[in-house]
Amino acid sequence: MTLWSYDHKVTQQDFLMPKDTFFNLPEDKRTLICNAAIGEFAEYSFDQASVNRIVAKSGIAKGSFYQYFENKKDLFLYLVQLIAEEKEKYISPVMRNPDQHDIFTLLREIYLSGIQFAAEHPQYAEISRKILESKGKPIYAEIMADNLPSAYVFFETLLENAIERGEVRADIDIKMFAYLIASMNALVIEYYIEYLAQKYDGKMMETIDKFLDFLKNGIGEQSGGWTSK
Amino acid sequence: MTLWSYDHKVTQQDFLMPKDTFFNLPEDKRTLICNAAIGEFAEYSFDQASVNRIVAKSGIAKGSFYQYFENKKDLFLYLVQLIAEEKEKYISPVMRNPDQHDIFTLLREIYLSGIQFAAEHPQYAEISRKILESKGKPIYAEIMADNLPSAYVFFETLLENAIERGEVRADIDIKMFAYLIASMNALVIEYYIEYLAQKYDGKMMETIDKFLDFLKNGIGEQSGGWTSK
DNA sequence: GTAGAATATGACCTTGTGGTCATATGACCA
DNA sequence: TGGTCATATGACCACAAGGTCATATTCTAC
Repeated sequence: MTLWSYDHKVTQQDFLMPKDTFFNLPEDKRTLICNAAIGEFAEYSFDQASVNRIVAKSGIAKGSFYQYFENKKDLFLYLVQLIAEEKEKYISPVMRNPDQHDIFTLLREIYLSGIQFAAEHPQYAEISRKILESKGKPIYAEIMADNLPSAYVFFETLLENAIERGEVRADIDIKMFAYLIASMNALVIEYYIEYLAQKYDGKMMETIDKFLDFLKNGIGEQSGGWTSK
Repeated sequence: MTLWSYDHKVTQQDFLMPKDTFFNLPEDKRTLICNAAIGEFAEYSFDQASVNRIVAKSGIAKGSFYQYFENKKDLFLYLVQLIAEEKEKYISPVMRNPDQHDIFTLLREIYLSGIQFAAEHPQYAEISRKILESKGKPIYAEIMADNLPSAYVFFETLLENAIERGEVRADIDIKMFAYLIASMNALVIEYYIEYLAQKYDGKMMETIDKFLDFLKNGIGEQSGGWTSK
């Protein structure tokens, strides 16, 4: 399981981890630090997040911070791992048997779990979003090294299987739509969070179903009548 | 005309502008500075772009920089204005008479001009992209103040008119699809630039038409047969 | 009680930032 | 030649960043 794809790979122990000192801490102090850090990284990108602010919010000395973590990146990668583990819990039973359902059912579950996760953990979702948006920066590659394979490949496979089964038109550009569907996942979540509600409610299902209906049928009035060019 | 929407409003003189000293400069020196700055802002976000690097790349003294511009923001807003003016040139005749064409033709022109602009001015496009991705930061609001109305409202109007004419299903959520279409514009451009080519060629049209076909008809095998829920 | 290890601390270091300013340069005019 | 004014310059400033380290404190075991 990774942050953005939906396979079942078990996360391996990462190379960089908080020091023992951190795990020896009483739990409330550990969560205090984690919460301060989550708040910081939800508000600022990795580069712009400030260790000074984190220690100030945590009420610990700066020296202590570096007794717990090797550096800022160490803390960040640890949090990313925590978030990935939390997101794991949102994967529905349907997604665990992807071969037994059609692609629209699967996509529905994926989008659903994505929105639900974002609604219940807005800060986690915001951090995930900021990571995706940091494509090109060094930290992005480092995170993706721990979170492969990419979501794109996952969606490509999904589309290939769906075409074989006759659920999806065979003339689409698989690579392009894998890219679009993966990106639109983030888009729909953003839209939901920004414009509709902060919590998981009935409207959420409506939003997803509207979107899936669009994915399948488009927005054209006369389906099938219009062709490009 | 603004950076992301397609109305015909004429850009007003901005409050913050380079000083006279800058415009008194010989043209080659001015473009030298602009090119250095464009390169910097294409590589780094506004916050992370460095005046030190810009002056180093320009070969001018730091003091000189502040003889030309009030501050970093002054330079940046000036460049944004230049970019918007350049993008203006890509608006096709079709877009200048939006009432005489159906929505898919209009969208085709919009996406086309977007990709064409990005292909021919990758650095400008990258700067535009970075701006859109800086939602929430102070500089974003400042830019949008000069570039209203937002693209969302523009697409909402486009959809409303299309529904009235029977080109688009009347049961869609206009706000949601305005948001999606606006965002997907950026997505398609990103996909094209990242995976297909750097320059404007035949493949480009193909990409756009594939996407528009999807917009109208969806990716479902049997159009109209499947409904959500 | 005391030795010794683990942890807590904040002053301090280097580096880079946006921005300033006194001074130097050079062009134009009397 | 001397005076004036726009421009050019880089040393300098205050600040914040990530990170270090000698020292102080607390905990554990004998």
